[in-house]
Amino acid sequence: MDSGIELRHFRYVLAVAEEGTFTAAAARLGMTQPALSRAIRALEQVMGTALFERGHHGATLTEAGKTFRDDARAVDALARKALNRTGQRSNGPRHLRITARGCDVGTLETLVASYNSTRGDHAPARGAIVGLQTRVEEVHAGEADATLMRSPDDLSGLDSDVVRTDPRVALLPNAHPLATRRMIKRADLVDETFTLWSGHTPEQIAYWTATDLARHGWRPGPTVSDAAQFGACIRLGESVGFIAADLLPEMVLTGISVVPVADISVSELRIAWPRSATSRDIAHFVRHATSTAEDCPPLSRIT
Amino acid sequence: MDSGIELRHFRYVLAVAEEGTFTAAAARLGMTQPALSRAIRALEQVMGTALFERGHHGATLTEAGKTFRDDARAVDALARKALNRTGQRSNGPRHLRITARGCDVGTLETLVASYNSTRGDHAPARGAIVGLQTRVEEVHAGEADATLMRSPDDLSGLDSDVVRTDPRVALLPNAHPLATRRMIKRADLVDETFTLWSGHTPEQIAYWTATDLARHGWRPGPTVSDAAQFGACIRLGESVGFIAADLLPEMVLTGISVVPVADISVSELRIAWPRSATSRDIAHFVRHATSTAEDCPPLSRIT
DNA sequence: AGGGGGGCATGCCTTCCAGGCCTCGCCGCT
DNA sequence: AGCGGCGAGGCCTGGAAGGCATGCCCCCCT
Repeated sequence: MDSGIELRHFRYVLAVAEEGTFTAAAARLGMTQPALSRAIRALEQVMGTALFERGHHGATLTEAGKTFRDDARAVDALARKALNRTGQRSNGPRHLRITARGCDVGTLETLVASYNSTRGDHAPARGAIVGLQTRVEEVHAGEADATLMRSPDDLSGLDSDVVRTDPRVALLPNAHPLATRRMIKRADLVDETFTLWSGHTPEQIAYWTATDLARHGWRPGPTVSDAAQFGACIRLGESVGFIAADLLPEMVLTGISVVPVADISVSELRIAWPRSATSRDIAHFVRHATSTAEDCPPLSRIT
Repeated sequence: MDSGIELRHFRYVLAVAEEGTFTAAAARLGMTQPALSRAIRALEQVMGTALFERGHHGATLTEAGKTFRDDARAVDALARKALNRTGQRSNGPRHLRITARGCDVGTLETLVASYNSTRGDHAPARGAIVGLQTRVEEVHAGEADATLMRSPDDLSGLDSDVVRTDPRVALLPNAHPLATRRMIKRADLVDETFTLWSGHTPEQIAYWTATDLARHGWRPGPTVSDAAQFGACIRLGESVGFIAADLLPEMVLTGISVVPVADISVSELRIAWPRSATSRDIAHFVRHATSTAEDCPPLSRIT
């Protein structure tokens, strides 16, 4: 008797029973509340019995629901056992390979850790940090499932969502005339040399500032890919750098002044994944990222 | 860890294990062999282990497969128990409501019985004969899930498939001049009166014969809906009747001669169901009907 | 007392995947 | 050598599952 009921439904009941509300259960399951509601309704329909008493402060099991929950637990456990016993070799829990570039390590770590610690029946799929200097090409090549990156990187062929936005600040040698200003404007910088953060191009500077600094004599300096080098170049080269504020805590700022730029675009931290990605796991991770990252440590937030 | 594996997969493995071949298992499951093959492949993929050894004479379980089969049995049994224990009230096994009109009872019974006896994990859905004088309207009204009918009934709004074809024969009183012929032609009947079988109209006679007998003086007689009456009218009224050969065994043929008609269209026994029907159960029943009905008792087949 | 927020249900729309069909390749049997 | 049974692969479609937006209800909170 194929009633259309699948393992899924058993797990759904367990989640709702344990969470106490459909909404919370849905979140834990990595799905939306309406979808979950309907699935359980369908199950109840087939069984001809209500399993939950819906109140306005959540759902509680009916008598029938309680016995079903116990059965469901057994079914679920048994099914998992069956799958693991035979098959644990060759593919343990799959990993979502998360990479990053130009993102503070704190955010990344917190994000992955909170994802993994989610008591989630999703998370098939523990997140694993597999790189911090990832280039977009690696995502295309399938070496990573998702990557965190700062705005103007090449997103062609990728889908992406904004995880968080951080102010972009200017770094200046302490000796610089502007270093003591509490706030500067782009126009103040037209005569400067810039040290470019790894991966940044003159075009990106133009993009950020939404103006063509070069017209006014702007010229690029060296390009570095390391926070310490970045600081050193600025200090020694008497040049100016832009950086997203969240990266500041990871830098050595000796001899460097941080000055907010009033009219520069903010830096978007984006999570990107292959447009062809079919897996729902990635969608879950993205959702988690976008919905929780605001709570992640932006550390010294500059307003 | 939601691996995408569902109860379905467990049942599939059981079916293949028990049947010994994918093809047979697929039939039992009410699905096609390629679909089953793929489902099991996917399962093996997830588990990282082959469950079956594919030979050219079927599939046998590997060692891993054997332990998995045992687990699968347990999971399946437990799941069924969980669904039944709580929910057996209110909706026992649903019934496919099968009706018929102008079809010999033997065929119908055999069909439904063989469907029900199919050791099938489909058959959610035992067939039940709920009527033998069904009008198409009842199907439209949702009072029946499928119906067996003879060709020229109104099929608008229904999907249908041919279950079987039977020769259409002429019934004549023994005293009729043509009664001793071994075979007649439509043209021989242009001067006769016809007794119409229930539901038949003069237009249908024309349809069957693909000619306009009325032009030649043909005229309809009484219309009856009962096999015994049909026979009586023919005997007493000195008229002629057409009927599908499979119905002969259900008639009292005393005083009546059965004569094949060389150039009349055959009678198609069709199974019809609402075009909007969404259920796969109906599809299964239809498939079963069309694939096995040839083996059902056409009883006295006239060639 | 009224407004806001948390919680479930409903309607509509999109997506994606299970399954259907057809075909092929392979083998073994006659 | 031909044929028939069986499994696999390609392609396509329908339907189910899920997402999103919204509605309703009740409780709480100020």
